[in-house]
Amino acid sequence: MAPQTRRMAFPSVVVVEREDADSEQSTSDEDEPEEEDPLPESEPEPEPEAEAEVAENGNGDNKVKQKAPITISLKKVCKVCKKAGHEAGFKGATYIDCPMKPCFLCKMPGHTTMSCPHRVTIEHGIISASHRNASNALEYVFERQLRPRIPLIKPAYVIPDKVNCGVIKYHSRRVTCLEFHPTKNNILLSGDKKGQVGVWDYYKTSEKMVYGNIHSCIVNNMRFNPTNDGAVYAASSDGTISCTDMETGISLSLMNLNPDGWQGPSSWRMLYGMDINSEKGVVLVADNFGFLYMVDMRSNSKSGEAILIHKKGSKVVGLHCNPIQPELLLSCGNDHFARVWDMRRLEAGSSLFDLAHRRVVSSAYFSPVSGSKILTTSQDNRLRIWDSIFGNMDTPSREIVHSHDFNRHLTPFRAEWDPKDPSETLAVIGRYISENFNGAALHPIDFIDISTGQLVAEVMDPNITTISPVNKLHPREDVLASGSSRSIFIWRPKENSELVEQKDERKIIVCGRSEKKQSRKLGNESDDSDDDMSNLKGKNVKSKKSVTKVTPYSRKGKR
DNA sequence: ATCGTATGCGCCC
DNA sequence: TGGGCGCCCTACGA
Repeated sequence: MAPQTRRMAFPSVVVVEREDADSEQSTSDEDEPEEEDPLPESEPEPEPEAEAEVAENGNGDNKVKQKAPITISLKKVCKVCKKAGHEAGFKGATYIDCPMKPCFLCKMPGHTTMSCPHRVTIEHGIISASHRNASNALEYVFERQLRPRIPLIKPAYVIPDKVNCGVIKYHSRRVTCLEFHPTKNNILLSGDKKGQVGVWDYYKTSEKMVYGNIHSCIVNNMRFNPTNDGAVYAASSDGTISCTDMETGISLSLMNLNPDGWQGPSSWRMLYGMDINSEKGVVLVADNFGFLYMVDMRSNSKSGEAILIHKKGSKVVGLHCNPIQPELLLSCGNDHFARVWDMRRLEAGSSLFDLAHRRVVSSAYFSPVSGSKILTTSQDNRLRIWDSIFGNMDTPSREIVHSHDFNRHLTPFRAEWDPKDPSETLAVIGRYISENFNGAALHPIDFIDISTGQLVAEVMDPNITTISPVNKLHPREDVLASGSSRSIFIWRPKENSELVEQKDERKIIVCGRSEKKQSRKLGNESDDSDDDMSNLKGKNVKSKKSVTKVTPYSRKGKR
């Protein structure tokens, strides 16, 4: 009854069409006339080769003026491979791959994303490839049978059916990391590519603060001091690690790897991975040359010498301390490995396990409760789960194909555990490839059950057309924070929620039109507080407007 | 060749 | 017009 009417209030909420080919026609009418090209599709190019070459210059009109006026076919070359006969790019809200390239999703040649088995089978780019790495089927079955029956004891994780989304627009460069306050529920920290750090109370804007001078470039990781949540540490590509007192705002630089300043790119050291080992009272950081550093939290000084933990000269992008066994450290980096270390025996080459990947490993995290599983995100478009139960970490216990490619303009994607899920099966990660959602190209945020490989929910908002590579689930509440381009989105369950869509046990959670009062609650409730931020550009925190228009992805076709 | 790295710029409000 | 925006690029060097 009520749910039904509610549902009708947002008519765009529909199950995404399977036949993407069909969507071309349906979207092309509302899309801009990119197909204005007078040349019919069926008509073959008169001189494809010769014309194609001219076309590359962009101003082929001048070049061909002395030739016979056969210039009409110039556009019909693929922008990726420059060959005629097909065109890569958006057709409406659907991206057509260049067939000459490997599949953009699974990276295998011979097909495109559209026909990729990893997309077709379960849809939307997710499939479990669980037995892929077992050497034979028997081993796979064996492994499956031995593995604890997690589903039986699994308390269902809670994924709301309907969410509201608030937006914080402050950062002038892309958001690179997010961190929830460990005890204060509404406090979120954000770091960006410029080195700015924002502290937000996303319920009321009266408590917000921006630190613009802690770091001079990318903030790669932030972490609260577990024994003193008034202090937050940040690692930056400026080569420093900072400790900021949340009360006073005073920031210390605990370490500077570039004391002599810029001496060229080959010597400039950057800090990426960072975590805190509270047992030992040290901050662990790692740089872009493969080294690990430790800073004593009491003396705020470097403790010991740098240790080579990954291939020399390669970037170490992630560090994580085991939540249960403080002597266990996990690292990952650009040498295609994630490595498990014993803190008591930390020296080059002494890793306990080396988890091999096919590409750069963007993140590696121990599971949040037991610490017995490892979730890695690799730039080969696969999530991997490594289960230490077998004591054999040669191969992952599961691989999940998922679109989270590297792109130079995007913060690397990192799959994150749900810290609230005691079954340790739920992970969240943004998706790179877009979904044609009623004519809009949207990039959902995926919730994946890593025990089955199933996509259990995908969150999106018709108004958010940007990619959300940075995602963090709240440690206690049903809140998801996403960093998407220069914006931060806060997703919260909508009260009195009803099921929006369900298909194959998967929820498509669409952030519908926010109720006005709700969006106010998030942003502008206390506009009076804006005065302390008046020196910053415009309105720093604003509520998400309830925009009814679903903006189609039309830019590409416009002239 | 492949792969990692770093940065820009066309489009559009 | 110009500045903000956002990326299925892409050139370069090892």
